[in-house]
Amino acid sequence: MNKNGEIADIFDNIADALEFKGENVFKINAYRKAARVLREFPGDISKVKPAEIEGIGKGLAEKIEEYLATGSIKKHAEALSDIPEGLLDLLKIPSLGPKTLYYVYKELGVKGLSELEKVIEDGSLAQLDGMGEKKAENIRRGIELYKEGKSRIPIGLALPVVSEITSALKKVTKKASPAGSLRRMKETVGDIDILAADDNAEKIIEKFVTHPLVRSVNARGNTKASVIVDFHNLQVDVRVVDEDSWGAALVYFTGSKAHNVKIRSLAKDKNLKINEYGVFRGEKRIAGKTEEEVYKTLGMKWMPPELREDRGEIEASLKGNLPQLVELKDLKGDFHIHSNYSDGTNDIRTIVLAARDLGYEYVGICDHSKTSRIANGLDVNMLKKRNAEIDEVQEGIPGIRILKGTEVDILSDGNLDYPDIVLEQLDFVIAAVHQGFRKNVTHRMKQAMDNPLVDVLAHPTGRLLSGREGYEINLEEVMEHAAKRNVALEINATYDRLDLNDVNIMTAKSFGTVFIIGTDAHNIRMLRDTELGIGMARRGWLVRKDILNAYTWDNIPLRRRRNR
DNA sequence: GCCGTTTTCGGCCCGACTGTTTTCAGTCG
Repeated sequence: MNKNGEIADIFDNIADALEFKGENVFKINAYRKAARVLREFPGDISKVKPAEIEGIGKGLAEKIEEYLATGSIKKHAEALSDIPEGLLDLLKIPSLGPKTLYYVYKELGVKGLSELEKVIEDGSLAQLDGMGEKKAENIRRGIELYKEGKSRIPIGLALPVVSEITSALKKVTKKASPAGSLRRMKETVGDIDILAADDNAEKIIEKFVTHPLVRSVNARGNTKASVIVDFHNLQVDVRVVDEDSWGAALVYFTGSKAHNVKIRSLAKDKNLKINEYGVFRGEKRIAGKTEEEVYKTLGMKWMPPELREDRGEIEASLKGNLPQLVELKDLKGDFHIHSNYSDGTNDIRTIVLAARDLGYEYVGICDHSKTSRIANGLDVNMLKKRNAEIDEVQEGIPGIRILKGTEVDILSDGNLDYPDIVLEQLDFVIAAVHQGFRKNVTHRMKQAMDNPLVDVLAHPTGRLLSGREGYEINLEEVMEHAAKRNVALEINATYDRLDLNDVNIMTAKSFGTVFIIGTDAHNIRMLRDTELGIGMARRGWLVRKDILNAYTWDNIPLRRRRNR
């Protein structure tokens, strides 16, 4: 893979060091911004001129080039030289910021976690000027959370919880909505933001902090409260504004931070001020009730939350060029569903009925091939038997077309797990790597795509959000080859995969590939994970025509049809 | 450290809550 992420990490690390030393905050922000831009850059940074990217100027471009040439950055070593190793990791502790960390380092000689715990235990931290018992206690609780590994969780896990809390709030107020990265459909979420609008903030805060899922209350003010819920130690914040501020607050709390910074700065150019209460000219509020109104004061159209990452959406909106993003209702079918013939839990009939209930025009049954023993992969005879059952079920169920498919293994030698004569009998073929993650994967995938019977490449990176790194692969080479061979890349919608993700999608689209959204469902409940796949697609700026299963069956430009 | 048709110097988004303070700094988002 490219070095974008490695350099981004170094820039963040330098930012931490500068922050610790109390350097100019704008310089620190410049490093942070560059780190973000690098992480989200849809391409290989070594193949472009970094200084031409917004947010990266002459100085940082030189550092990027230094890293690409030498594998390190002098400024990095320099920034860290007088800081004990590992000390900056403590910045991840909630309620412990750079000022306090520096303070305890200078005054008490704290150089690591154990020493920090010691000065809290023996009371010496609390005795410092400006500190006190409560601050010490907050940091102690922060350390607990830090140790529990409070980290971002996949959005698919957070959504049901958030929706339950939001529903509860809606019982006492008309307007309540998730905001933050969850509303933007980011693949993982950290803290959860929920916004509500009402004249009586107190009753909403009360409803919130007494919700059965709440384990502890971190903060509770007049318009804002913060709790930890009994689910992955998730922190949930609720903020209440009055109804006239609903739109402005929704924009503000949806973010992203980078998006907000840019629109506020645009507002400033127009002598306006934007905050969570509205858009102001002097003292006078000129907008704020709806999001549309807020954007309009800046000469922009409303934009979908999934785009709000400062990746060009503001410029596009100003020019009136926002894409018409694909929507959930555009999907006409799902290709990637496992039945109980392999490792799915439901039988074909149940799956087909569920798909028809979702309003699908077609549904693809897609079981594992024989080498995936652990997933009960089908040998050729079982595949025949399954296909016969599909025909039988089809006769009894009108109104939806059942497609015969397979998720065929790309074997370690690059061959497919079924011979062509078997693949030819199917309506579509999805090829996937399930073994040999470090073994020549780029070449094997390309070889698989050279077979004209392969329509789709499944979960192209192989990563899992729960921690698995994924294939050792040159992703861009694979994407380019997919575009050349007319093979669709999957946006796998399983909550732990989301593979491709938003940044990958943008890169792939730049090569000209098409996509399918596949749930990889192993039970009918998972059919609804299309919501997550659509979220990724929208974050990747995809429109309806980019996604094959947004076409009707008669018009779908599946590879085998285009090749005919 | 970045950026620019009001600027190549002097700006850089804005506010709530907490805990420690007699008016504010730190953290967070």
